[in-house]
Amino acid sequence: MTLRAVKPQHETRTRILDVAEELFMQHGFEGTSMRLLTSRAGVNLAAVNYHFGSKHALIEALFRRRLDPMNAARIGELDKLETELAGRPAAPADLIRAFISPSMRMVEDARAGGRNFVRLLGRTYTEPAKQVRALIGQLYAPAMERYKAAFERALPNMPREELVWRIHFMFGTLAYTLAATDTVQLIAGCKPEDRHDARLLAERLTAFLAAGLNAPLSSTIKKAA
Amino acid sequence: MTLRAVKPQHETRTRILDVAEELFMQHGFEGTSMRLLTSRAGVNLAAVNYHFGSKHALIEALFRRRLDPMNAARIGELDKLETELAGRPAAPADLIRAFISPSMRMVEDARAGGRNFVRLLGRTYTEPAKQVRALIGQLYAPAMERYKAAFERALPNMPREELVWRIHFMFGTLAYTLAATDTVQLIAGCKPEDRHDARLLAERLTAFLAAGLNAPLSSTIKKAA
DNA sequence: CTACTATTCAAACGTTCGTTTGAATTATTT
DNA sequence: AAATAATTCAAACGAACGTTTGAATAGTAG
Repeated sequence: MTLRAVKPQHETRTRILDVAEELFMQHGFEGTSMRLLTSRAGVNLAAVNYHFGSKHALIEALFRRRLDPMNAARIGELDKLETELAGRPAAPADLIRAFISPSMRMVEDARAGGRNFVRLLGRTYTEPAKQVRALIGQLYAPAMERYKAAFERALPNMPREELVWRIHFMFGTLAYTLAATDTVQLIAGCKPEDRHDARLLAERLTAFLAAGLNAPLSSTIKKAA
Repeated sequence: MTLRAVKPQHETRTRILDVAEELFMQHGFEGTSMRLLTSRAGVNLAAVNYHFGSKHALIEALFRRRLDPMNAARIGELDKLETELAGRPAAPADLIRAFISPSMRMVEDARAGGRNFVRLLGRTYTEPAKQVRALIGQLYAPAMERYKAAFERALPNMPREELVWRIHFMFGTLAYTLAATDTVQLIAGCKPEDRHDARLLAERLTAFLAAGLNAPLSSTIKKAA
């Protein structure tokens, strides 16, 4: 029985998507050629255009494949939390944990190429190409709305504008942390086993972000409000 | 007197660098062609290779032009602060302010193209191309070392490893905030005048980051230490 | 003015890009 | 087994890429 014999129906699509995640993460969208991509995936050069239509459509399919379930999981975590609380307001730290846990689960799943995608996603937040950023924003919107409302209920005394900024800071830290886990080495050599312990990283992040969210308002900001 | 008559000696170099900052920020390094760049700058296609040698050398010159003085200013702010304190430990918030103030001054300086560079810099932290990341890391290293030591003195009771991570989070938030100030609109429509008030943004950031740095250690992390 | 250097210019270099094509092959259906 | 649809393949397409070239121009020094 050859490898080919057990090849599932749409393995070509899947192989392209998996390799694309890895290469786009390593070299960026424009830095990854179709020739490199298809040869790494072991498929014909024309396969991407046949199965997806174009390079940009491949990028779109790549994000949809992971982001749709990831954001559904985020909303699911929030539903679970709110059911448990039965009307009581959530603690900010619990909201943060609920939000980042799907990412962390994806990072931990070494079998699938989830880690590649999570790092790619972090990079794409600051992607220059507007089409890609717009797609991400659109795919994120439903989960974003739910969490924004939840944070507003959790922190009822914080001025709305300040809260918006703090949520923005929070997403920034999350995106950067996932995208650039290797950059931490620039600050200090740190044990690689720690770097890859997603649960410990999630705890560090949650502690940092929850404190930031709850920070006292500076006098300058109070005056501006 | 034509415009050309008052053209300084090396205006071509400067014009190329200024336009490159803007276009690289908008379209990325690979997404910006030499033909677009030189035509926008009003110089000949061959000018970049004549004055800089290659596209990559232009990128390097671009970062050196801004990063060297910016990091010198960062170290200067730290020197000033430590002189004032005369041996007493600094407050984390003051260290944060000292670190981000040169960025903010650059953002506020609308005359020069500093804002373009600051946003480009934020993007480049997560730039796939390793050569560029390595250059940034190298140019940052001296200021980074000084600030890391200062934070260690300011927070003597925090485990080193936890502190390294929190500094990492801090740089992430800073980079993302500078790179993606428009992304905050995805969370909530916010007044553009606010978005561009660098001083208010700096205060918001400082409050958020100082609280995050000082966050209590979670029980999970204490056990790991 | 002359000789020399520095810069600008239009044109072309070879390479690589994303995409298309039409035939060959494989899979599915009748 | 024949017919039809789906997929793969090698080859080529035109366009755009970064870079190079050698002549033309501008600026400077003797």
